[in-house]
Amino acid sequence: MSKRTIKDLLKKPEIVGIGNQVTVQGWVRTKRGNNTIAFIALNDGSIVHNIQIVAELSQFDENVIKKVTTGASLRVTGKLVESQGKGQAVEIQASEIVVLGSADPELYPLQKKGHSMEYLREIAHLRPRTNYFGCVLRLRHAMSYAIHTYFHNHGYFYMHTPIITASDAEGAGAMFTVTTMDLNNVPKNANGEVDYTQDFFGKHTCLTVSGQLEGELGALALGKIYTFGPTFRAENSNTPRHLAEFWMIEPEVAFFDIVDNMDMAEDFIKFLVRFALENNMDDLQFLNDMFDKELIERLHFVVDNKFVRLTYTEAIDILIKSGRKFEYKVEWGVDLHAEHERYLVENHFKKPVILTDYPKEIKAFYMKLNEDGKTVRAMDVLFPKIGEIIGGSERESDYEKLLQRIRDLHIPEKDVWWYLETRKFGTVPHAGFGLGFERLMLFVTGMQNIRDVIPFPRTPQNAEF
RNA sequence: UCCUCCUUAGCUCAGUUGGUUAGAGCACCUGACUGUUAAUCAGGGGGUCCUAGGUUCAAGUCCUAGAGGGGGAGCCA
Repeated sequence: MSKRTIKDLLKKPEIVGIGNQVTVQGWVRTKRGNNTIAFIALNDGSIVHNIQIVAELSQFDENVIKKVTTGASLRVTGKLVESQGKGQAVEIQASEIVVLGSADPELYPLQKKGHSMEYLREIAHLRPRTNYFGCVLRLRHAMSYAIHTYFHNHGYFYMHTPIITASDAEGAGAMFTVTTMDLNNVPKNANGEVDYTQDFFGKHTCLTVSGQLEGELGALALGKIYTFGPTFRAENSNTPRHLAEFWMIEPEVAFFDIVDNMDMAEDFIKFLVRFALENNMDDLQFLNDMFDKELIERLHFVVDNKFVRLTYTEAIDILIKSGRKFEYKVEWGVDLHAEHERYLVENHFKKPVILTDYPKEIKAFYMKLNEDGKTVRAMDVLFPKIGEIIGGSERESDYEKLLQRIRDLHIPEKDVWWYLETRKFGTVPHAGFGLGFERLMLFVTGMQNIRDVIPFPRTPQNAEF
């Protein structure tokens, strides 16, 4: 008697063989039938599809069948047979059904009909049992695996950068303080300020907003590294594209310039999307059929087409010449707003766009200054609907120029002395970028809201489950 | 944080210019049906109309405040 996943039975029935006994375990999605026969759709999470369990009611205790309701967990043993009905190739002719756990149909929050995304978020503890979220979780796994696979195959090393950090040098955003101090009785110094010398680390510490600066330290030793870990932003952002806790992938490569960086970013994203198309077609097909009729087409489009590359200056030119009335005025020097990026990606080019060489004033201190003295070698990868999916740059590798930028921006040198030393000792050109994992998931799943592609979303005023 | 929309049965939603007992589909319960495909058919139960005030003879409906949620914007990945 072999226990098998439903995926094995549906995809490789020859493993068991038609006519042979098999045991499956899972959760009931629906039960239909009449007073002589019942059809139970059983799902075990191994695949989006259910296996049909056929039960001749004369062979079963009425009280057992009565407990077979949507949400109940079962162990079913029976014969794997070719289905007499349409809609599935094989099914199980049940000889034994054990209800492992019942689910009171009056109380079970999930029904066989569709629910709204908003409602499912409120029951995130049961949301993994829905078809759609099963697809999301399987795809999250597939993309995580693909990320490690891509980097491993290209000679990168996975580096673990700290979650708790004392530096906010990047200025990437508001941070969450990490402390063990008694908040009802915070120690103060002579100036009346919080005395962090009495805190656990003896200084003010926060959750990381980026592993990049530490990642650079690794790249300037191992050549190619990447990080893939949780990242935290304390901004009061309430949008379908932001989370307070998310996962970020940050490759960093020595001897890479901005063009190498763009080539790698494009190749990397295309690899990931291709991986999903090749390994998770059942999940993608379900999401395509139920939520987003153009999903698969869009994924193919990204894999098959070169990303458009242009400079910030060229983009500004296109925006001005478009004659469009934008809410935010377009002129050289301003940061591009969502409406501008959307115009470029969705209206003008109609494909992913990589923008480079932004004015130094609107970008971070560590980006390499161009010869013009006005722009830096930044690159943003812009995707339809999602906007910025990747942000990166070639880094400033010249000690004097970097020091000057640090002083211009009034960044305390005592906080970044270690970062500066990488440019003092054996500096090399290098580049890297950050990819928001959940933004990638938005693109790959076609979901509309970032809260629907992470198991337990953390957003302002919400840390349930 | 700003703008805007929404909140009515377990779920999704309708509810007209304010008017008698607030509806539908699905779910649930009962029954019918020998292979169903979100099964079908018949019947039944199920409501703090988000909360608190207010206007009115009369409020699900109008006004004020609050709570929760969606969308857009900003910040960014």
